[in-house]
Order: sequence, then C-alpha cells, then structure tokens
Amino acid sequence: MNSESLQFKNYIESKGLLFTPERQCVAEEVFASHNHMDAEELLKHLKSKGSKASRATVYRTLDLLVESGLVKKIDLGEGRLVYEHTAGHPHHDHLVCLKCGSVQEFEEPLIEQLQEWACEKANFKPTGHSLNIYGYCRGCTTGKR
Amino acid sequence: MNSESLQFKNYIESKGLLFTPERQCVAEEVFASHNHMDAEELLKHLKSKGSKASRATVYRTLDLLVESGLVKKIDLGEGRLVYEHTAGHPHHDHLVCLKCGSVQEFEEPLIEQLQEWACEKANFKPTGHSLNIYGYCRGCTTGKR
DNA sequence: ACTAAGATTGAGATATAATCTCAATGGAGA
DNA sequence: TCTCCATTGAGATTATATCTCAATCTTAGT
Repeated sequence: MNSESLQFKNYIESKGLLFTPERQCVAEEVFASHNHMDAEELLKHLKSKGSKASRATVYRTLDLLVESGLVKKIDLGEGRLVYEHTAGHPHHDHLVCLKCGSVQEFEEPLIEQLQEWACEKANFKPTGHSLNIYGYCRGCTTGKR
Repeated sequence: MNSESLQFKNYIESKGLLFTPERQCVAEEVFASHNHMDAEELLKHLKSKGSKASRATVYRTLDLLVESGLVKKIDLGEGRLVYEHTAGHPHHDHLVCLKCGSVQEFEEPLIEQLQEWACEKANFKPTGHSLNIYGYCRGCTTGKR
C-alpha cells in the first residue's frame, strides 16, 4: 500500500470508520492515476479491472477522499467534475482546451493575492476558489494535433 | 420594447430568423431581471405570468441571447448555471456565498492581465475564463443575516 | 389569395450525472 | 456467540438539459 493510501486509511480509522477493500480499491485507483479523472470514468476503470465496487461506493469514497484533504474535487465547468490528488501539488488553476478537452495546470501566486484583496474590499470571507481559462492548447493551435 | 430587446430583434432578424412573441417574451423577462437567473427559474416566472413559452423554447432562446452577446452564461459551480445581461456591465467575476447563495460581482483588471501572461507562458490561446470565489458574504459573517 | 419551403413551437421522450433507498452483509466489541 | 451498527450494491429517484417530431406559423413567389 502506498503512502497516500496509508494516510487515507489513517483518516478513515481516525473517524471510527472501516477501511474496507472497496474503499482501498477506489483510493488506490485514484492515487495511481496521474490525470484528472471523473467519477464515471473511475467507476468504469474499476469495473474493467474486475472490482465490484458499485457506483454508490465510488461516489461515497470520493467524498471521503475529498474530506480527508488527500484529493481535490475540481469543477472544470461545462459539467466536468474531476478529481486530482493533492500530494506534492501546490495550488494551481486550470487551462481547459475547448477542442481536445485536455487540461493543463498553471500557477500564478499573484492572482491568489489579488483575489484576497478583492475579497477584503468586498467584505467577503473566502474559503476557496475556482479559476478556469478556456481556449485552445498548444497542440490545437499549431495544427500539430 | 426596450433597447436591449430591440437589439435582440435586430440580431435575430439579421440571421434571417423570426422575432416571435415567444422569443420576445423570454428576452424581455431576462432583460427585466436585475439578478442572475437560471433557466428553470426563468421558465417558472414566465409560466406564472401566463406565458406559454415551453421549456424547449426558453432554453433555445437563451442560447440565442448568448450568441447575440447581449447575455452571458455564467457557471457558478456546484451545478449553478445562470444568465446575466451584459449591457453596461464591464467584465467581472463572482463571489459566491456558500451560506445564503448570494452572488456579488467584483472587478480586478490586473487578474485578467496575469491570466494573459499565464496563457502566454503556457502557449495557450484563451477565449474566455471563469473565476468564482467561494466563501461567506458580509451578511453571513457578521451574523446580521 | 394560394402554395411551397422552411422556421418555430410544445409536449413529452431521452440523456446524463449524481444521490438516495433499503434490504442484505459483515466486522467489532461485549 | 450475539448485538449493534457501518457498509454495500442494485436499482429507483432526482435534477438539469437536450432532443424528437408532428403541428403550426411566416414568408416569398406566383
């Protein structure tokens, strides 16, 4: 079991819940993937690997993973909700290609700072944000893709 | 008929389409509202006012309004898709209250500039973006609401 | 005014994503 | 072992949005 799964196990057990095979299976699949993945895709992967985890369990486990802080739920807009693991990932936002659907990440600490200021000015207490830029990725503009 | 409806009429007719009573009705309802409104809410309003515009027509007309540039479709995340008219509205982003659901607008031109730079660095050709900050509005933090 | 071509409409079917229900299962502690 | 309660899967349900298609309008041409 990898380090992230172990952390998840600890989280689960610290809440007095059970680290079941189904939960482990879902968690490991999430941690193993290095792409943004949506819940239905994840379910399909698991099914094709012979796991019997049901849709309900997949969604429930994803909620637990998000709760634990090990996984982040990202709203890419256009109905795309994906998950990414947080380990070793500093905060970033997303560039979403409207042609090929690919998602790149980018960091811009100053944007975060400006957001803070905007919130102060508006007397708004921020807890999180979502910034997506839509357009065309390199491959889709150079015609090489 | 107000100026925005007139502009919409012009847009519709410039495309060789018909400015039907249904389309007028939907457009005027959108232009009359000063809040962000979602499609189902709009449909309900129209029904309660005796309009017979169907769901299909409401959605279709909203698409036309967005196409025309007079209305913008905003993805507030969490499955909330709302529409706002653009007339006299400079570009802005949104502060979404997680408690009362209210939506405030804010402007921060520098953020836009930084986004441009981030795109350049990534060889990404932006066409639009969506920035929502989630948290608690003034009323919901001071306990006055 | 008549007609043909094509735009528009509403009702309801369909699609999609996610959540909920509930009976059956199974682990943990007394 | 027994009891309690967490967990599960199958399928029902909800919510939102889009699609289908026959009926109805509009308009242009005659």
